[in-house]
Amino acid sequence: MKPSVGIREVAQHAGVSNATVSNVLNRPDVVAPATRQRVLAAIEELGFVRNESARQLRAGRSRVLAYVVLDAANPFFTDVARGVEDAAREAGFALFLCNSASDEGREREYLELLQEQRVEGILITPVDADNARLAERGTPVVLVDREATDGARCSVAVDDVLGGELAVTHLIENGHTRIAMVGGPLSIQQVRDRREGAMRALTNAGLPEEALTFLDTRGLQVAEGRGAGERLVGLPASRRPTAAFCANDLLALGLLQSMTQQGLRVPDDLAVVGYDDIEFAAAAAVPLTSVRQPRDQLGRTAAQLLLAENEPDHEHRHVKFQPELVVRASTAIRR
Amino acid sequence: MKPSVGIREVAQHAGVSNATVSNVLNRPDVVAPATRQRVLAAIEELGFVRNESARQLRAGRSRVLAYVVLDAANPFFTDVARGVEDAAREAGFALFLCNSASDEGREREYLELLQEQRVEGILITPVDADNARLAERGTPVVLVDREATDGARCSVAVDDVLGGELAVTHLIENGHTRIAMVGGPLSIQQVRDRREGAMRALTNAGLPEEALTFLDTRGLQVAEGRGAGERLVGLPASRRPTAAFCANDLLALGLLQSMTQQGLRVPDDLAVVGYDDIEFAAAAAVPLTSVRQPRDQLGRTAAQLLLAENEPDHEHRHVKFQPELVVRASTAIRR
DNA sequence: CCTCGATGTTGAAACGTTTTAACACCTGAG
DNA sequence: CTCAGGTGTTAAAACGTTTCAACATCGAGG
Repeated sequence: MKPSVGIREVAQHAGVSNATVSNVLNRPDVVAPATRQRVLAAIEELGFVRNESARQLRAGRSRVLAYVVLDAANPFFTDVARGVEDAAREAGFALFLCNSASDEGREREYLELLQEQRVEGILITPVDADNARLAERGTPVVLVDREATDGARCSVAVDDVLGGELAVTHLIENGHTRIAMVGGPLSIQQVRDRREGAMRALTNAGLPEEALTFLDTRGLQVAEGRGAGERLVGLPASRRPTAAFCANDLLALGLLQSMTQQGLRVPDDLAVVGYDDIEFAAAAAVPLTSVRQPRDQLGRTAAQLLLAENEPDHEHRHVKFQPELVVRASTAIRR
Repeated sequence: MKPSVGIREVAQHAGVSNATVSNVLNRPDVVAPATRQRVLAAIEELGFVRNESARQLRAGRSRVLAYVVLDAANPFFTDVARGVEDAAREAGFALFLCNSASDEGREREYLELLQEQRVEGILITPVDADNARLAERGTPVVLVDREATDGARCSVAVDDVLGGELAVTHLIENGHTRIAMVGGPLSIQQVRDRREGAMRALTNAGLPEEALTFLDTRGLQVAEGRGAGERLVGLPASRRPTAAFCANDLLALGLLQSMTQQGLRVPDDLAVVGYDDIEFAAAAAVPLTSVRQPRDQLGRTAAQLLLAENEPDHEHRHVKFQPELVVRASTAIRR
């Protein structure tokens, strides 16, 4: 079935040595044009495909980066991935995407596999920050959308505390004094930070901590947002918040959907702020106010930091971007 | 920096031969419990990570599948990918996602790379059907969401002609006689098939071909949908369609957005049908009528076909699923 | 005519695993 | 006491590349 045509067969077929074939593949300029043509013809004719395992084994380096993503179904991450890929391609690397789907186990397995594959570097938005440490046996790792707490790796993040503050400050300015924050689980750093920002906004405005009701979710998907919506509506009217800050646009979209289904109006009955400003936020039933992150740039710089990692005297850097509030109909001023 | 700890060092450290270490790694049951413990301890202590390149080179097989996706930013594909991954994991394989981003060149590069990596199999939703043929030098390939025209590979598809027919028949039943179809480029098989289905619906209803205006787009992204919306509104009122069938939910969402911006109402001024029924379709400004495909199952069966590929007497199969129309507000009956 | 440098080509030694066949050892049956 | 059979372990040969030092060949400069 597979005659397994290797560099040897090509060499023989072209009447040269394997070394020459290898040279044609890797340093074409060093071999005489005539022989080069002959070798290329042989390659073509035999349908030779270089065995990357062997190459990598000998050469020691690979040509791929990997990005282990928290949730491939979240457009935010695919946008970041796009940035990563663009930067990677410019440097001659390919990108493999792995989806941990917020599962610690999967995440660990992928990290293990990628190290075994000896990929040139790993980008990761971790479920479990400790997992990322696993990879410290040689493969460079850069944290994406999360700040590295120790100085052991680079990271590219966005100021999530500030983001939360922006969102909730906006709601307070619009006159809301009972605000819900939807998100979870709290084991996710982003959720914690954004909540902290929300708290800070309250403090700044002189509101008590109780002004914020935290609605815990099991994840950051649309379905969880819908669930939160139902719980929210179930609250006694006197205690029910008039605005909600969601840790995520997916949650916000779910919440929105649930509101409409239950006959409540956004923003009149409930103002909603999302986070990430994914493309669908603007196309939602009620266009969503959201905290925008520089997704593309996040990805690009992450890739660049990763590629700089094996420069001689590399120092781990922590880049932090600023988020920005994009106001839309879902928080139009209350009448 | 990298002391490059290999199986040799582990063996030495544990006082056994490399063969035994290899056995611990691959056939733990064959080695005596005492030595196994010793070896495992050594592995742990030295932080040994198996070199997959070497393993693969010698063992001949890898443990990963790859899915080359047309557009990682389209939730439809990430949902399919989810199905693929679930099936792959059950069989003990990991999945690498590659994004061709509708670019023939990228697609070709990824296919080349994946073959060089000797992945166990490739799933692909191709930009260019010919590219998929490239991989015919040994690596099994399964087409996803596209029917293989020749008998050379397996494929898993959904009946796109039927889907188009369902959508447009629904519009006709709602009283529309001037219908736009938004999509492109026509080099994409899906777009052609869905248009053909639309045509068939016209014929079935005894409408002339001119009842369908084809609005060509350069891609299947939200932005293209917005562009089409502007062109649509630019048409003279007498010729302007009263309904639009989009090749894609992303296009439909873009179209929707553009309508709202330009002060037209959906479905009153323009009814809209999308395709794929992605999660965001239901959460859109006007909940979107859409043609649903069994995304998850599509992915699962594709992976299963791929894994069956190296069974002794394998025959290429072509599985075809049926789409289903989901009616929502964007095509509510006209008054 | 000899030497030198430049230009192409090559033989052979890696790279770090898996795998096969052989080997050592032990136990229990004869 | 021997032998068959089982149980663990191992030496050594792959796997298909890249790379390095060495080797031809040739034209030019002395």
